[in-house]
Amino acid sequence: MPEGPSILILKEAVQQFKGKKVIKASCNNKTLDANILKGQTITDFKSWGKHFLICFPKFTVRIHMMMFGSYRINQHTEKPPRLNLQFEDGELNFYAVLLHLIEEPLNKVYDWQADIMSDKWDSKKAVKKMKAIPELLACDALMDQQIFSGVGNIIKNEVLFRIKVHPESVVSAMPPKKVKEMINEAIKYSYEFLEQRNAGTLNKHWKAYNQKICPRNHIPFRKENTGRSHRTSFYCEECMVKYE
DNA sequence: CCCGGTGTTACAAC
DNA sequence: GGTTGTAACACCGG
Repeated sequence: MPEGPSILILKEAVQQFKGKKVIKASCNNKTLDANILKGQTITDFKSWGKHFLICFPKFTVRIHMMMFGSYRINQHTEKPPRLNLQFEDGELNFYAVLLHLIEEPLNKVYDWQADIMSDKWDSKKAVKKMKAIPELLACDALMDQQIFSGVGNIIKNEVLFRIKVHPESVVSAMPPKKVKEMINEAIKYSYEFLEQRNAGTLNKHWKAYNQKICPRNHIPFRKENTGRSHRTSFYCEECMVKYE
């Protein structure tokens, strides 16, 4: 479920509940007191990267799907939901998600210009943020939610392969044009991801993520844990340039 | 002793 | 057994 584009799909899917009043709510752990939601009207659904936001007049419920979060709309699974919201004419269930109550104004909490799928996205700001981190690696830059909010490990791998940049490249050693290309491809692929996920063809279009052979020159991909977070990168030593 | 940074571990579901 | 991801710790140096 969880990279940025999947959250947009979720946001789209729940629009029927916008403006609707929660008549009953429950949460099966202590991370959120669901009682406060009862009788509240949902003013909007928003997203910031991988964060899904249910907005109420005086607060917001933040939902993070982590790796295995799921949801059902007007349905439920056998397992008790982490969060259940009941409406006059439907219900919303979330499973294995992380919940958090935001009481501050969202504009204070979120830099909308850092959200790759927002129309407020600002490429120049991303360049600035990357320049401020010495020795920043390309794989870490893309995974940094303060810079590329919404990018996850799949998008990271696909972007780096498409622009032919080795994941452990030092961003400051990349030509400015290449850095711009990385940013542009992150946006472009994220929208492709969205289309392909909607079409049910996401993994058919993977060129690097989870792949064994480089489709450009047919030699085996390296599969290594890279960067500060040690997330898996699939890369080809022949066609992907390591800037350092 | 606290603070920020780093690194490890835990947890989620299938 | 591996992972579309963070959060919570422990630990360390200053």
